[in-house]
Amino acid sequence: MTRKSADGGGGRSTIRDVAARAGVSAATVSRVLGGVYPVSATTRTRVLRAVRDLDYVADARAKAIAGVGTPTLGFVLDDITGPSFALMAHGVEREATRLGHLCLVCSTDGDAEHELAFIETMRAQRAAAVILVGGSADTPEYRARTGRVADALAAAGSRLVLCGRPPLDPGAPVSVVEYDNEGGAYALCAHVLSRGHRRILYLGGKPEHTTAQGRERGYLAAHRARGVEPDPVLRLAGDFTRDSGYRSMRRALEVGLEFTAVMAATDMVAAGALTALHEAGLAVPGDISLVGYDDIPFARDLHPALTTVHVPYEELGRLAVRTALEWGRKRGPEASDEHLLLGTHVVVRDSVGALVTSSAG
Amino acid sequence: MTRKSADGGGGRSTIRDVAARAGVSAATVSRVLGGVYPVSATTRTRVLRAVRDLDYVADARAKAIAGVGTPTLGFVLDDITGPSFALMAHGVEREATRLGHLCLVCSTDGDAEHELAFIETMRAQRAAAVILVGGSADTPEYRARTGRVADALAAAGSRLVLCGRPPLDPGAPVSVVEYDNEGGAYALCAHVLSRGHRRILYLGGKPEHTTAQGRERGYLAAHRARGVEPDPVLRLAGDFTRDSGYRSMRRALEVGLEFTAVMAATDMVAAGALTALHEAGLAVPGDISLVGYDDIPFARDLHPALTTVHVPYEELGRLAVRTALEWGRKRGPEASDEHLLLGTHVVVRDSVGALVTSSAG
DNA sequence: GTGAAAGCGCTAACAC
DNA sequence: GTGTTAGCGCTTTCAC
Repeated sequence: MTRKSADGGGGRSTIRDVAARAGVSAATVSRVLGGVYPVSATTRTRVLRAVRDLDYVADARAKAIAGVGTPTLGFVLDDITGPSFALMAHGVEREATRLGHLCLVCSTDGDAEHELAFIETMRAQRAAAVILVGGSADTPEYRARTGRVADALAAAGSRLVLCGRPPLDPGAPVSVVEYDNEGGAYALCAHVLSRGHRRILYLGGKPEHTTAQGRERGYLAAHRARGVEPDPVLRLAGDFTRDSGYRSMRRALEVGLEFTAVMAATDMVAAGALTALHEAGLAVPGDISLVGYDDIPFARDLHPALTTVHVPYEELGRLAVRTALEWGRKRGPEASDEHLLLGTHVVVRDSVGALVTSSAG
Repeated sequence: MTRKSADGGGGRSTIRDVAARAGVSAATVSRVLGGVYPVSATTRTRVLRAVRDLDYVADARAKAIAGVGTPTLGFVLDDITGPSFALMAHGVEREATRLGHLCLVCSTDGDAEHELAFIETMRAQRAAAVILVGGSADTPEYRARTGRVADALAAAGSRLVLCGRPPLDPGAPVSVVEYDNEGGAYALCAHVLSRGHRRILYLGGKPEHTTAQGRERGYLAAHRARGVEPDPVLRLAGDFTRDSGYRSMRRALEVGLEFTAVMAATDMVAAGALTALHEAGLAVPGDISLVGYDDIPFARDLHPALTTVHVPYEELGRLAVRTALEWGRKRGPEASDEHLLLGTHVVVRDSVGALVTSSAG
C-alpha cells in the first residue's frame, strides 16, 4: 500500500481522507472548515459528517506553515517552583491563552546557555514573542549575547521581552516590564530603620543576580539616606531558597554577628531564617526583627506574620504578554522600545519591632 | 516585488535564500544543516557562511510537517501557583526537555471545558502526549468525555497520561502515574489517632475533587480501623488554598465545633488554619494538634513545624513523561495501559501533641 | 459552488 | 557531491 489510508480508528487522517469520504475536493473541505466561505448546505453537511466519522482535526503545523496558524509564545524561567516565578508564569499563561496564543515553556535552572538555546528554538518555531521571566546573572557576556538574540528575534518579526528583569544596554530591541525592585527594598529597609534598627543583617542572593543586586542597592541606599553606613560584614550572599535562608541565619548566629534585624532577599529566605531564629531560641520580633520580599501568600502564615514588600507578579506576567503582542501589532514606524515599571509597596505585618535604646541613633 | 527577499536584517529568510546566496540548491543546504550527509568541504563552508550572514534558522513547523520535527508534549494543570502543581510541572518540564521534547502548557483553573479544548489543540499540534496534571472534579461526564479524548489521542498515535489523578474507567487508553493519596491520608490520620485524638476536624477540598476525595477516604478508613466512628459534623469542605483553610478554621471555631486536632487537606490549608488558630489564642500543638498534606518546602517553617505527608511530586511529573514516551516507543502488540502508584510517607514534625485524658479512648 | 493547481518551507528519493 | 523532483498537509488563487 503506497498511501496510508486513515480509516475510522487508524492513524491520523488528512484533509484528503475527509475529502474522499465526502466525495468532494480537499479545497472544499478546507472551505467548510474555514467557516465563512460560501458552500452549499448539502455539501457542508456531507463534509461535516465525514469529519465526524474520521474524527478529523486539521494539522496545526501545516496550517501554520500555510500562514493561518495559532500564534505561539515562548517563555523561560529559572524554576517554576519559586512562588514568585509561579505567579508570573500564571499571569503570562492566562493572558496568552486569553489572547489566543499557545505557550511554550522552558525552565533553565539559571543556566544562561540553556536560556539561549531555548530562545533559538523559539525562533525556529516562529514564536510571536519570547518572554524571559525573572532576574538573571548580569555579566557583559550575558548582555552581549542576549542583545544578539534580541536582534535576531526582531529581525524575524518577533520580540524579546524582559519580565522582572532590568533592561539590556540601550538600543537593544527589547520590551521590558519590571517592577521597582530597588525602590521596594529601599522603602522596606527605611521602615526597619525608622523603627530604630541600625545593624540590619542582609540575607542576599547570588551577587551577580539582577534581582539580588537591586534589592541590595535599596538596602544600601536606605541606610545612606539615614546617614548610617551599613557594615559590610552584615551582607551575606546565598540564593533565593528557604534552605539558603536557614543556613545563612545559622551561620550568622554561630559566628556571632551582631544585628537587631534581618532583611531577607525573599520571603522564602525569610522563612528559613525565621526557623533558624526560632531554633536558636530567639523571639521575633522581640529579640530580632525580620522582613522579607515578594509577599507570597504564605507570608501571612509565618509566625509572626511577615512584614514584606508586595510585588504585582501576576500583573507583571500579564503585562509582559500584552506588551509583546501589542508591539507586534503596531510595529513599524518607530514603535519605541517600551519599558514599564510597576510599583511595589511594603505591607507591614508583625515581624518588626521597635528597637528601644537609651539614646536615639 | 513578487518574492520576498530576505536580506541580512529583513524578514525571516528561507532555505532558498540561503541556497541562492551560497550558489547551491536548497537540497544541499538542507544536507549540510542536517549534519551527516556527505558534502564537499568548500560547499559546506560556503553554505555555512550564507547561513551566518542571513542568520538563518530553519522553520521548525515546516520540518515537523516534513517528518523531522522536535516532538512536543502538552501539559495541563489547574493552577501553576499551587506548590504541589509547581513541583509536578517542574518534573514534567525537566524530563521533557531532557528527552528533547518541547512543552506546551495550559492552566485551566479547574475548568473542564477548557481542559478539553486544550487537549483538542494538542491533538491538532500532533503532540506526542498530553499530560493531565493533578486531580480533577470527578463526574460521569468527566469520565465519558475524557475517555473519548483519550481514544481520539490514541487513534492519532498520541497518548493521554493522568498524573496525580486516578484512572478513568477500565479500558480507557490512558497511562496513569499517581501516588497513594488515600494511603497517605490513612497513615497520617492513624498517626494523629495514635496520639489519643478522637475528634479530628477534617478541612477538605471540593467534594467532587478526586484528590480531596482520596484524602477523605483515608481519614475515614483510619478512624474505622481504630473502631471510632468519625463525626460527620467534623468534615468541612473548601478548596486547597490558604485562605480556605483560614476561613474554615475561623468558622469552625465560631460555631463552637469540638475537636482536639485538625487534619487539613493540604499544607496550604493547614497554613491558613494555623494562623486562624493562633489568632484565636490557641496553642499548637498545646491546645490543638494540626497536620497537613503535601510536604511543601514551607511546611518546615511554619511554627510549629508541620507534620504532614510527603508526596514525590517532582518524581511523579518525571515519570509521567517517561511513561508517555516509552509507551509511544513500544506501543504495538499490546503495550498494556500502565498504572504506576508511588508511595508516600508521613513526616513527623512538631505540630501534633499527645492527648492526655484520664481514661483511654 | 466547486475543483485543479500552485505554494508555504522543508526533507528525501532519485537522478546524474 | 549535487541538483531535480516529489512529497508533507494545508490554504488560496484562478478557472469553470
